[in-house]
Amino acid sequence: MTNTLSRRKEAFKPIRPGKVTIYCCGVTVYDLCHLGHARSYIVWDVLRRYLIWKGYIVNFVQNFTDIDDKIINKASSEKLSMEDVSARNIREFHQDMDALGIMRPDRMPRATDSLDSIRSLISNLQEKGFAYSVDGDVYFSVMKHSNYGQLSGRDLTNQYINPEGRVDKDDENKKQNAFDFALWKSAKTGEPSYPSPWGNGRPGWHIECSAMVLEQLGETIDIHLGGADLIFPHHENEIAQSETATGKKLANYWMHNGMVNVSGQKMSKSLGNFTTIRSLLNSGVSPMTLRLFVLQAHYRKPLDFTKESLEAATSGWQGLNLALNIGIDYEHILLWSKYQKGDLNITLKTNNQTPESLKKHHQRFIALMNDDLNTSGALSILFDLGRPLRSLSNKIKTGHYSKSSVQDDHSSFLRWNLLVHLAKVLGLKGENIKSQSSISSCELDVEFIEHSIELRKRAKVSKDFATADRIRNELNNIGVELFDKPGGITEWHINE
RNA sequence: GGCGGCAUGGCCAAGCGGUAAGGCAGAGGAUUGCAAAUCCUUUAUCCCCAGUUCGAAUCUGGGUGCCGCCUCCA
Repeated sequence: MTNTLSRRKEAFKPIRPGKVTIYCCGVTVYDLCHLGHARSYIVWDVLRRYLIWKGYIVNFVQNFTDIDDKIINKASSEKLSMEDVSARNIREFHQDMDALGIMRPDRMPRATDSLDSIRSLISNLQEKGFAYSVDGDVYFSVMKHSNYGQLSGRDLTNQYINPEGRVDKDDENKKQNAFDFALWKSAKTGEPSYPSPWGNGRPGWHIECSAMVLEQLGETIDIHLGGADLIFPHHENEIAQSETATGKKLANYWMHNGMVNVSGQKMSKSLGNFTTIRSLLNSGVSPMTLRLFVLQAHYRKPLDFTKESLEAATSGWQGLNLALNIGIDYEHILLWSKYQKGDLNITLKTNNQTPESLKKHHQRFIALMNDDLNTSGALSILFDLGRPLRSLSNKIKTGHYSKSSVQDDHSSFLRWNLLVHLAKVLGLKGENIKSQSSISSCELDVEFIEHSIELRKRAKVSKDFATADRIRNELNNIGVELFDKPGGITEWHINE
C-alpha cells in the first residue's frame, strides 16, 4: 500500500499479527453527503472488506464530528439545536452509506461523547509545554514540535501565511505563530459550550481525532485513513498532538483517497459543484453503479464525475449484474443448486477438476488487490469472469441453450461462484431488476395497455406490421415501451 | 512562492523495464417482421525533446499542460 508518510509503496505489516486497527476520518454532520464522501467511504470499505477476506481481524473506527461552526450556523438558520442538526444528519449519513452497501464501522464515536478524553489530552499537552492558553482559547505550539510537516512534506517557512485574508483575524492575534492551531475555543455568546479548565468552550477540530484514536484504539494504530485534502493541516496536526502527548508514533500507515472532480475541479460544498448521494440514488442511479463508478479508478487518482462517466458505469454495471444473477435468474434451467458450495478457496486450490483459468483469475485478483488496492484491475477480472456467463445467459434467453457436459456445467457453476465471491470482496452484489413494470402503473390504465398489446399481437400474427407498429408507437407516446421477447411474449415498461 | 500528484485509443481507465487489461461509445455480425434488449467480433505504441538500456508507456534530465494542498473540506 502507498503510505503517505513515506510516499512510497510498502508491504503491510500489522502491529499484532492477524489484527488490524484502522481509524478513518469521518464527516462533519451539517448536511447531506455528496459523491466525494461516497468515494472515500466506498474505497475504505473495500480496503476493510479485503483485509477481512484475507483473514485479518479488523477493528474499524470512524468518527462523527458533531461540534463545529457549520453545524452551529445550520442550527441557528433552521432554529434548531446543534444536537438536532447533528442527529438528523447522522441518520441521513447512515441511510446513504447503508444504501451504498458500506459496512458500518465497528465503532463510531462522536466528539460530544469524547469530551473527557479531549480535555485530558489538551491538559497533557499543556503540561508538556506544547500548548498555551489565551483568553479561554488554547493553542498548540507548532514550532515546538520538531517533526512538524513530516506527513505533508512541508517547511512552514515557505508556506503562505494568512492567504487572502481567509483566516479569522481575532484568532490570528492570539496565536504566537500563524500556524499554531486551536485545541480549545472559548464560546461566544449563544453558542453551545462545554465546561473546561480554560472556561466554557468547545474543542478545536483536530483534537477530537487524536483523542478518539487514543481512547478507542490505543497509542499507535496500523492504518489511518482519510481524503487527500485532510493531509494538511488536519492529519499533520493530529500527528503533532498525538505524538507529543504519547511519545509514540500515531499510525504506521497513512492512506489518502483522491478527490472527485467535476470538469477538472474538486467537488466541494464551497464551490457548489456537488451532487449529493441522495439525489443520485433518487434519480434512479443504482448504488452498485456508484460503487462501480468509484472502483473503476485507482483510489489515489482524481476521478472525474460527468454525465458520460456515470452513463458508462450504468451500462457497465448492467452487464456485470447480468452475469452475477445468472445462477438465480436461470436456476430453473441450470439447476446449479445441486452443486455443493463448499469453501471456494479450498476448491480452487485442491480440486484438480477446477479449470486452470479460474485459478488464474483468482490469483490475479489477489495480486492486483495486494498491489495498493488496484480495484480497476480487479474489476477487469470480474468482467472477464462474467463474459462467458453472459454468453450462456444469452443462449438461454434466445432458446439456444442445450445441456452441456457435466464437467462444463460444473465449471460454469464454479465460474459463477467465483465471480459472486470476488464481487462481494468489492462490495458488489447482484441486483434483481425484474418486475419493474408494476412500479408506477397505477397512473395508467393497465387494462387498456394489455388490450392494446393483444390487438398488436393479432396484427403481428396476420402480418399486418403497419398496425402493429402503430400500436407500439401510440403506447410509446403515452410513455409505455414494448419489448418483444422470444416465445411471443411482449413485456412493457413505463418510461420516465 | 512552497509541497504533492497527474498526462495511455472518441470517452473513462489499468500498467511499476520485456513488447499496450477492462469498461463505455462506435462499426460489423447473430437473433428479430421491424424495434429494444442480449450475445459474438473489432479499433492505440502511450504529451514533447534528449538520454540510460539488448529492450522504456514504464528509469533519468529538460520542457509543456492540468489538478490538489498551503482557510473549511472525503
